[in-house]
Amino acid sequence: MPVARSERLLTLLQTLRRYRRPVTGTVLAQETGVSLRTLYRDIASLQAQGAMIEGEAGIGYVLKPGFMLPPMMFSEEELEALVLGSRWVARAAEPRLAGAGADALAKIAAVLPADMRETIDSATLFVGRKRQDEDKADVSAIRKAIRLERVLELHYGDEQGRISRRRVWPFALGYFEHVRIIMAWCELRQDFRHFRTDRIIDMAVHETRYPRRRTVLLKEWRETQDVPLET
Amino acid sequence: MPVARSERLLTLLQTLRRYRRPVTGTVLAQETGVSLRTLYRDIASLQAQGAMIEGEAGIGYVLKPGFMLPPMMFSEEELEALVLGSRWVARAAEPRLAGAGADALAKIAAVLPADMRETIDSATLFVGRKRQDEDKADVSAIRKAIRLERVLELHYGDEQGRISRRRVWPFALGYFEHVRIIMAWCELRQDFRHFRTDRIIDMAVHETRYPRRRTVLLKEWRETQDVPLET
DNA sequence: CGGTCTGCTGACAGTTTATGGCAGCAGCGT
DNA sequence: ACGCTGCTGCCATAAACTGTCAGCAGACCG
Repeated sequence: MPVARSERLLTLLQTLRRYRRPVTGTVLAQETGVSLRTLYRDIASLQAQGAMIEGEAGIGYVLKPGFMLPPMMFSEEELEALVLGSRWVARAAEPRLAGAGADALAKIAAVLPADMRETIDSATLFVGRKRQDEDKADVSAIRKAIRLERVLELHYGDEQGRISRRRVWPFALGYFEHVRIIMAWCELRQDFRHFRTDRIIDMAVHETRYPRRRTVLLKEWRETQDVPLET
Repeated sequence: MPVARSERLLTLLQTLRRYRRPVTGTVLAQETGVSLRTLYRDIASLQAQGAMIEGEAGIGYVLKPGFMLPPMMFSEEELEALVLGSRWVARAAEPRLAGAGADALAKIAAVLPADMRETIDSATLFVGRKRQDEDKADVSAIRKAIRLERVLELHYGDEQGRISRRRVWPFALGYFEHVRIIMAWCELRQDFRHFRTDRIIDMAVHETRYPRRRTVLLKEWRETQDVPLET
């Protein structure tokens, strides 16, 4: 079985991703248990396969954030689900994530055989209406703040038009038909509050991490809901 | 570069999928330009990687419908888009496709490194409400009918509760928040009509292919719409 | 500028792996 | 029973991968 090599390449990718700083080839060679010369060849292989690895002389290697999926088998319906889902994201999510959805779809379509591409690129499946509301806030930054459990400072206008400024602890982001809603703990009210992204006037992500785990906040928030939501 | 082998395996998969009938190993060996012995080893490799290939003595090989994606690089946001999309499908689509969406998500999650899995398995992203309407019709069969351009016979109750029976040419399926809608040419009315899947009382897919291309029908239908929809 | 660290490529020998041919067994259909 | 086919083991050969050595180029520092 030729599993040794491809497995080593995946290990190399993971190792590379563990470091945030540039890593020298020598270190990578040691960690993957291979000679320096072979490591250079492995890097070249990964780059040839599309991995976004950058190497600079005198610095080392950096892997752009992302992930390489190993070869995977999808059934026809799973493929349809991925395609339909990506199409929905491309329509309903904020522009940046929508673009990512379209890109992912294009990548998948590019490797599909022609007869199977017909299944997906025609409008056999399509989702309803296009998103219309514009976000003033950077939803990507919000997602990142949630992931890193950062305090968010919001300049927010509620449904009555009252404008407030508050610090919140965001722990989840809900995608609805037309709006995206941040679930957060509000420092001002000392309670859970939700905020529509399109009503955010201005915002800032703080460097400080909020003092609780977002998964715990989510769990507690769920218990306050009448209708339980599933993951 | 060790690209020869994996490329050959992908070629083998495509070749195998071209045939609908069982194919003998000898034929596959010739088409991939490899000895019979090696072909058996290649088949074993593919099966080890999860390909659903079935071989029977005296018959040949059959590939169950599906597709194997080669190794692919996704950016962090593309991954989020795939995850969010699959999650939406798992909620909003009909049970069968929803299950496929959940399966696809699980497959992707299974190969993600732990730190990246945190990005997706928590509820950082989630979609609004769960689908509630029940379809009496088999939506999978409808999608298949569209793909194969088959005549569909519908027993349908409209919004006024009037029940009709008609033959239609389905060419697209729209996924909206709560309902799925079939776009079709109605033989009875000699015009385009749309049908909510949850109002279908009974249906049958005919063996006969309808006389026009579904892409053409879709194009013509688009021109009749006030608000143009994109692909 | 020179020195050092690093990425990168070429060449070559040793090792590993893949391949092809051969033989044999088992299951399916006639 | 017979032919066809999938499947596995064995082994010699062919292909590849790997490590060592060498050299060149770019980045950073003093």
